Amino acid sequence: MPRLEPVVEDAPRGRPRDPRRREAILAAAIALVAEVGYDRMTVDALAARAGVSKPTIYRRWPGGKSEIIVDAIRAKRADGGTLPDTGTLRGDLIAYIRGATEGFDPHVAAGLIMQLQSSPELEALFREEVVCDEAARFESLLTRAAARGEIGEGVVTPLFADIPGSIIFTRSLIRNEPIDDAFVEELVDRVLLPILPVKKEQAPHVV
Amino acid sequence: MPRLEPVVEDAPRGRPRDPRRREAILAAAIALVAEVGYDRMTVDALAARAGVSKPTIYRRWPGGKSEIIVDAIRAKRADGGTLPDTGTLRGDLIAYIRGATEGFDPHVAAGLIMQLQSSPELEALFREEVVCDEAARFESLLTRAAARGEIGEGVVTPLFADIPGSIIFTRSLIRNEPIDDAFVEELVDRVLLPILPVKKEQAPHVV
Amino acid sequence: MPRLEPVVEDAPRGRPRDPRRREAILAAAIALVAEVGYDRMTVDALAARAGVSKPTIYRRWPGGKSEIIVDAIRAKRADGGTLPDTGTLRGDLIAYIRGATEGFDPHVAAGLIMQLQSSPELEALFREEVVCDEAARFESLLTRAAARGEIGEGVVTPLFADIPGSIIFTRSLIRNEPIDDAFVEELVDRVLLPILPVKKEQAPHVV
Amino acid sequence: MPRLEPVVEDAPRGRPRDPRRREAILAAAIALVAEVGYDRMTVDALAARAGVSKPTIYRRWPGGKSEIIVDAIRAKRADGGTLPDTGTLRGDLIAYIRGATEGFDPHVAAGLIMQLQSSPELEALFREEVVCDEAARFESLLTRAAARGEIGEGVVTPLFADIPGSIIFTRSLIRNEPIDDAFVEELVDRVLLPILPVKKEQAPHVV
DNA sequence: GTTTAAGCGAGACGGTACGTCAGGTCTTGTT
DNA sequence: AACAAGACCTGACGTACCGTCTCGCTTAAAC
Repeated sequence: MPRLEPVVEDAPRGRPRDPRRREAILAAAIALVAEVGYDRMTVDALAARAGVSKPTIYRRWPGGKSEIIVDAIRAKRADGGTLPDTGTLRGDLIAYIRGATEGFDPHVAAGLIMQLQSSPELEALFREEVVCDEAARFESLLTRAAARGEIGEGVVTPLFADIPGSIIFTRSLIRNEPIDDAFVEELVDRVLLPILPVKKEQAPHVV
Repeated sequence: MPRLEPVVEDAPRGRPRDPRRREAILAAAIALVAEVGYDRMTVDALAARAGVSKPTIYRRWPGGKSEIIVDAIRAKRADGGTLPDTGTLRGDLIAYIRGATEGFDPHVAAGLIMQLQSSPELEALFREEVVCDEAARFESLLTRAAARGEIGEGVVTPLFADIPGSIIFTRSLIRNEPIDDAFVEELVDRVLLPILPVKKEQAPHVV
Repeated sequence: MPRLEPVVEDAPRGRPRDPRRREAILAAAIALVAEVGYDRMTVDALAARAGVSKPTIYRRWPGGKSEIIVDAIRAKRADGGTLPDTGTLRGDLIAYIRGATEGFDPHVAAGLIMQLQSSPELEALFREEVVCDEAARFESLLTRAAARGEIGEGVVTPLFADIPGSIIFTRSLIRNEPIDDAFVEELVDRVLLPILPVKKEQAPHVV
Repeated sequence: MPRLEPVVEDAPRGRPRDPRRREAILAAAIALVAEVGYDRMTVDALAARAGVSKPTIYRRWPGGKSEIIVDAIRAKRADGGTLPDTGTLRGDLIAYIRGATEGFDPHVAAGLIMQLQSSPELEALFREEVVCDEAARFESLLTRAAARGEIGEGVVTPLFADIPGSIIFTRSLIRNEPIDDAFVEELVDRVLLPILPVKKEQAPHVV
């Protein structure tokens, strides 16, 4: 009679990895990059800040800094993903953009972007986990608005979903200006809403 | 009799700098960054590729890699800066975007962006020389269109001028997809023209 | 009712140590040092070779590598310690030197010597257990010869007892030449016997 | 007519190595090994002590510590190589041994010996430069004594030349006792002179 | 035509960080 | 409690790159 339950096929042997180490390292990584920038962050400093030794870092992220940052960003996105629901498309868009911009840090973003260029697998990972997910969230906002009759249907293309993120990147990384309420409202009222087939007049849009 | 006018007080004594060195270095810099990425480009490799010694590089760009890259981008923009004039706003926009995207390289752009985060003076320099200039070129396109009566006047804000560049950055650096004609036309027809107060119908814009 | 006599107060509780571990580790240590040299032998490799885990090693030899090697050498000397008795001093000396040189390995010896320099307690231990013991063995050889009337009495000083070992060290560690029969005979006939107050002519000793 | 003098065939290009660096490093190496022992000397400490950077060390001695020590010993022997001449063989021997023992340090010697075991080329180098040279010096002492009629001729074999060094090694590295005058005299009177075919009575040699 | 100041290639140099390796300790679960 | 496995900290390793410096040579303007 065969064994029916070989459930745990590979029993983890030896001392298990301390999960607190992981959290400490990722948090320290985000903090350090935000403070001094990606390329001025050293692994030694990261280890010291996280209260951890270098080998422990390289044991978990053999790829070094770049791997850590991508992982940290992913982990950060994991907590905090409720879709706003204000009742109107305009309110939803503003709330959505504010939410997505919350923990945004130019240093972190710039470091990430550069690493994406030199690691196809990193880039694929990031696109799947972050970009597509963000696009889906944006789309559900619009779908909900269409259900309410605010706009027509089927208007989301990759191009549309990229607009908010793109403009925020430029604003923050290149113009180095803050993402304040005035800017977000201008973005929504003068760019996003006008290019959607709005059924009811919502923003006056006087030039 | 005393010399009355030492007119050119900073008469260059000694051997003058060989201008060919500069070109060789800038070209090698662009090529190298495009090949291996900004942070994997070493100054030694740059010197070897340009057939030049390291002191020669640092004598001209004391700031090192970042300075060189900004200078290279600026130099590249210098040749090829005629404003397109196709007769219609749509044609101008497409031609303008195509032109600006010509020699665009993701590696170079990503490296530049990261350096901007950690050097305020570099960032100021770049904003003045490139961002503002580009905005001005974009504005003159619209002004011309307004003069032709295609659109209203005074519609250019920093936000508007940033849109094309922003979207192209995202497309290239994050989505890693090519900037082809179809994309440029979609960008113009579905985003740029709709948010301008177009007077005549130009693109059908059927959803 | 109180316990009156916990006679064996250090009753070994729990699982007793497996004696086979000790042998395996010592054997592996000697083999590894002989193969790659003392400082290139790693404890991990030692553990792997002995089929044992690192904590098992450190539980028994808290001092690490150096302690293990000294212990291994001592253990090796333990088996094989019968004094030769050939009837003549010359024969005894030759047999004694051959025996002492049996398992001699330059790597092991060199590693041991270096460790002795940086650990006084190790050095004391080794001197007591090995050096003095060897001197005693050498002395009893001479005492026996004196009883036979071959030589005078009271000729053994630390200096005398050190000579054979010293020369063998140099021969093996510095000159890197083998300790063969010809060499041992030359050592006995040209050095050891001449400096002892021999009563009967034994070795012709023609120069 | 051929050029008679192509003397400087390969002109040294670039900045020449600063010879003071070499001296500083070798001196620091000897000092450090003597202080803390070979295996506890770190390259970082060596660099700090010599006021030099690590790459400078590895540029000159790619083999690391072992190469440096051998080089240092060789350099040290270079200065201070006059043969003693006291008029008698006994005086010469004592002076010679004292001289050779002058800067002798157990730590340095032990480190060297261990390194010799794991680098055949190092070992060959050392044997040529030091061992053979020392043997030659010893031989010329005896040759001079033979010319004076103190001893017979042709008595030097590798074995003889090794005796003083061997015994000193053991005395210092294993017994850890000082090489004082009493010891040197005992060595000369009780070992070296007796095994040479002395013609005149020189040392009473009472047992 | 000298002089002379600078450009220039080569490469040593101090410094900083890298990613790795080994020693020795500690924490699991198992025997 | 011993044991195997392996995570962990510490500290040193040897290397890579940066930006500076010192050479000896070349070049062109100034004298």
